[in-house]
Amino acid sequence: MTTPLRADAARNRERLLAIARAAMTEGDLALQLNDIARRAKVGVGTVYRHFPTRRALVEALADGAFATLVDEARAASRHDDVWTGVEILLRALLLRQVADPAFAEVISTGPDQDATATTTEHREQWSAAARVVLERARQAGVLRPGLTDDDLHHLVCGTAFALRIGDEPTLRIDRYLRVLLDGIHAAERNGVNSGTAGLQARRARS
Amino acid sequence: MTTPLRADAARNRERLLAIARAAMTEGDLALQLNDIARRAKVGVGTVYRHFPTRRALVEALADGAFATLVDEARAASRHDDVWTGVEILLRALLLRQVADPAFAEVISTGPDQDATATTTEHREQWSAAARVVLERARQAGVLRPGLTDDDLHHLVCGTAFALRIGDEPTLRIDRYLRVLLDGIHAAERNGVNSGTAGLQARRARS
Amino acid sequence: MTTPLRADAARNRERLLAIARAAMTEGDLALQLNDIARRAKVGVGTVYRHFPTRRALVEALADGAFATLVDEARAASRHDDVWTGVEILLRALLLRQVADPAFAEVISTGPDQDATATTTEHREQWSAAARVVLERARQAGVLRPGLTDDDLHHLVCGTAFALRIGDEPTLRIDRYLRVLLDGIHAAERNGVNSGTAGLQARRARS
Amino acid sequence: MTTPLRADAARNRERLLAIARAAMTEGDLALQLNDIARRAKVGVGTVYRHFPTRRALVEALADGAFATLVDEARAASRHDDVWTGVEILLRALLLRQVADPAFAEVISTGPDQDATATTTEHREQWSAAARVVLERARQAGVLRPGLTDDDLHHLVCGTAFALRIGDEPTLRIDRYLRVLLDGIHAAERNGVNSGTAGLQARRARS
DNA sequence: AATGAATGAGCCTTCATTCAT
DNA sequence: GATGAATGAAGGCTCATTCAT
Repeated sequence: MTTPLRADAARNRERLLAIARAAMTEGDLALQLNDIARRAKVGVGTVYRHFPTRRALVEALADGAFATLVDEARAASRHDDVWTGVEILLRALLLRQVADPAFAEVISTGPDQDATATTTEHREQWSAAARVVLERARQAGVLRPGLTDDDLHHLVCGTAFALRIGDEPTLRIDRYLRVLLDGIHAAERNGVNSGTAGLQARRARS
Repeated sequence: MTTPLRADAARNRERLLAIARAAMTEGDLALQLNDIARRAKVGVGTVYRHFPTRRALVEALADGAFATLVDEARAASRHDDVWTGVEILLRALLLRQVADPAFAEVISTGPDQDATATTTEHREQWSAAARVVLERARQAGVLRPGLTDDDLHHLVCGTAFALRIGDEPTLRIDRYLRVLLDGIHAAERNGVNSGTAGLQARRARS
Repeated sequence: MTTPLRADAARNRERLLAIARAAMTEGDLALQLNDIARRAKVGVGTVYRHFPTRRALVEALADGAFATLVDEARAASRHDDVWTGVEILLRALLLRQVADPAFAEVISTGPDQDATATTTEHREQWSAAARVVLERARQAGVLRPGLTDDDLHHLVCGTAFALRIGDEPTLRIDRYLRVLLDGIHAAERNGVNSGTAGLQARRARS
Repeated sequence: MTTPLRADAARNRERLLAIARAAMTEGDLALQLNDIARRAKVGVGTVYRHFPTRRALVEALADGAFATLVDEARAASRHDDVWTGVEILLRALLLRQVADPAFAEVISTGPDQDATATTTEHREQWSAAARVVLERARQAGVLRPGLTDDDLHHLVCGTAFALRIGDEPTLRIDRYLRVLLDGIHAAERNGVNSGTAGLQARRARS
């Protein structure tokens, strides 16, 4: 009642984020701003002030997860074991997506658009940290050759998608991740059989 | 096929399908019936007569690809080499999705809802044929244990998704498919690093 | 197979009428021509050939009832007892409406529009016969003065409406008809109290 | 009344009601929300905000008449003369319908559906007040036996219908009302001709 | 005659966004 | 800043009617 306008606004912002997060978690991926306003018992105008577009709201929702991910990526880059670093990195990217649909949406989408400054920054920090991990893996020869950073990024997003389209995603995380990690690991495969030729090249047993 | 369509009706139907396919291929995944009508220079009613819902149209678009896929799956089941059968099977599933967004939508989606008879039938035939291939592979011990038919289905859809969210999907198909196939192959992995337990164990220490 | 075209058409016509009647009786008062065509497994065109407009169909449905009504009205005009004639006349008009929604629609509606020849004729015959009955009643002084033929017509339609808007119309027919007939009977009321002044004029007991 | 409407919103609401009332009075019983919006030179959304369904609009239009009717019914129940109370009650019910087509629609329709709270309340208040009047009349023996409250309700609605389907309804009100009131009055009828049995008996002979 | 495909006006409804209060 | 009423483009869908086959 004094003049804590900032506090007021901040409280509103958190309120909106909480409600939006709840909505998304409940599976309401449309996330209509009008709807959020109504649920939050706040005028639409207020929502628009804080989040001028649906995308802005989604990015705001994803911010926390994205920040955490950056930390995890940096931690991964400091890990002693190079391959374990890769595992930590990709597992983190996967887990964040499974846990947070807003983040999944942001990360599966190109950096284009009119992204938030924060999101752009996160994206760059994440790329940088990931680059370190993956480059080390390549140097060490533990990462299957021919896969770019983007490829790995896409593959993890694909794995998250694979989890989403089935029941009980969380129960399947480890299984699917294992498949991915083994798939991208530089194989002590008997040389011949990587690349496109795979279909006819046969390994030891058939 | 069901009812012998009148010549003009058949022509219209094909016209609509062609235009709808074009729209989807251009990336217009919304595929609004009104829009299709306008593009086809046809009354809305005509579109609704042929395809009472968006879903019906998408399924009609996917029909051809789905039929082909069933054939390919059956061919896979007849292949001499068991593992090659798996490769053919999954590669086919992936290729159809990359080539046809409508099919990708149908196949990534549960069988529920009020699906077309044709679609339902295709789905069953596909499942049956795939089951044969995968079961043989399990018997032969070439398929990584613990993966259900559904898991593999989801993983291929995830791979298709991974291709979609990057540039030039077609150029990356083989690379991503290789990763997947190696990931699901029963490994003569060198002990340490297989099994689900690996990562958690390591993380605990990190 | 010879060339019984007429027979063919006639059969179709009856078929359509039967189905339309069923539809109306089931409470589908919209009576959409497309719908009738579908139910009759006949092309829309066929329906339109026989009944160029919904109204034409409704009138055709009502024809039988209307013809019967004319007979009943003529019978009423021949009845020995003048007042009984009135009762028979109005009861018939009411019963036809309760039994046949199509007829109720036709009879509650002015003669205007582009009515069928048959309907117009029926309407005239009915009016003529009713006029006889009612005029006799007026001459005999048994009909409340001040009520025109049209008034009585409207009042019966109103009674039919009163039956329609409640449950179990048929069970209430006699009750409502009794009210109407007593209301229009020339009262051996004690003179004073007919006309608008009613509200304050009181009869014997209050 | 429920929520203190913003000045402009209230103005709009009244505007819409006025225009809708005009439309109905002109005989446009369809009362399409789009149409009202256009006539009012207002966005469709505005209409939908105030009246989410056609029914809501009709009920809003009827509110005033319904409230008045409740008052009139209560006044009727307080009248010294029992029969006069009945006359006042039914006359009021009839007049409101003739004056207001929206009210006529609401009152001729069952209480089911998703009615407005206000309407539901009015309906209950009206029923209660009417019950008092009619029960007193039954006790006093001035109301024809065998007629339920609903019967009387229906009969008045029927009378309103009878007025609607002819020209110059207002000029015929008293005439028709007189018929109804005499019809439902407990008759000191001269024996022969009262009771439901009368007509059938006679018809048997005809 | 019969058919039923095509037409398209037009109703219903939602929702992102603006802006007066 | 907050509010929420207003806006209206746009999509969904139905159905009376026409007309080529």
